[in-house]
Amino acid sequence: MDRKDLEEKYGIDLWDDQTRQDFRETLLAWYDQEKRDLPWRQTKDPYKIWVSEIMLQQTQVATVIPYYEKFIQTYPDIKSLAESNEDDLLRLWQGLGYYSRARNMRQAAQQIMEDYGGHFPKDPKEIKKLKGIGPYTSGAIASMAFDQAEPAVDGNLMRVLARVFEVDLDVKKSSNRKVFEALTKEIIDPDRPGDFNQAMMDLGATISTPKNYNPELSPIKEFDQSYLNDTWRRYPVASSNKKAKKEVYLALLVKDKDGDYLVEKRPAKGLLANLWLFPIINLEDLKQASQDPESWQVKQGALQEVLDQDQVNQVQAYFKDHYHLPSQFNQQVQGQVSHAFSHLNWSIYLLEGQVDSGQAIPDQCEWLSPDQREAYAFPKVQEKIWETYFNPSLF
DNA sequence: TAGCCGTGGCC
DNA sequence: TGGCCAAGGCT
Repeated sequence: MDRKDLEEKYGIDLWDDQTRQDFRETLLAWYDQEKRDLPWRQTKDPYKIWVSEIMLQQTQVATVIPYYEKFIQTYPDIKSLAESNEDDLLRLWQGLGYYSRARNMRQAAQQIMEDYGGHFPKDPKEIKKLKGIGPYTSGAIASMAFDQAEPAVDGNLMRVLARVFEVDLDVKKSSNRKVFEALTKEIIDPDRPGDFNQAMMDLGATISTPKNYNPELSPIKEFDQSYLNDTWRRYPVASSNKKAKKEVYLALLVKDKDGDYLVEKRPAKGLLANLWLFPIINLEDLKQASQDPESWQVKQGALQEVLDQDQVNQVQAYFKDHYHLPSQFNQQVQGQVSHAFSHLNWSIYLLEGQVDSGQAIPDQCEWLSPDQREAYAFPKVQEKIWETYFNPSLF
């Protein structure tokens, strides 16, 4: 995609050389005055910039900072990350979300050790080959760590550009990103590409925000076509999100005679991969196996607080099937937990059960002593279940 | 391509 | 409360 495409196919009015120069100067002067003081802005170490960029994916700056500091202390360089233990790494990442980011980073660090002699690659095409690094992160590292004039197009940058150039493309549609990349290439400052990208992002994060945007406050308003034409309320064009699917689960809090609880390491792929969770049953699975699916009907958004003996028998049969342990579950439901993922809404009912000690358990399971919780990487939903279980008032 | 993949904050 | 949003990438 070139200038001609941008102008003819997408109706974007590009700037002449002088305007482009003026824009760079205005934007970077603002950035030099107002840029946020962030830990990863103290360095040009590609490793540290990489760590920060991965953590910042779909995650707010304030959330990232403490995780970043701890990460750099624990894994100060590529080699230490490549040699890390995945369970340790996930424990450090616990609570940050999108856990595949951590596992991909570890794999990428090993790639760098093997394929690049432990030196972070400089070529954007090589950078993008690393696991977990896409077009945005590749451009961010190339421009910030290696001063290459590469676009780093994230949500901020698309929003800013959509407003400045009145771009009528859906910024939620990933295929449109290439248009914003081409546009960025046209205006990026070749002398300060990393600062240019970060200035655009800072502008999007602090002034050209999704909500409560006031173009009067923008340092680049005189370059902003939608401000000059008073069309800024139309931009950016963004399609709406899909609704999260509702799912209902039973969480099984299975205690042995020593007071330990059964926890299970989740599969290596999919939701919360390789993290630890109490055994959970999707209510749909239980319904399908049941002679009386109606008994599991969730009425007015809630399961009954006391199960009948037949339902308990079904749970025990399911548990025997999947975990090969004879068990005794209580009829009383111990509490209810709601947890929202980006694409799922879970409603979880807590059911307590007992098994005899000393029996063999499946490979991916362990007995968890309540005082050893810090030894495992747990997702938030597990913490919520735990808290609710020990605080019955929350039901 | 579109669905999957977490969590917290905001209104 | 529910929907949107936050320095995206993988499949």
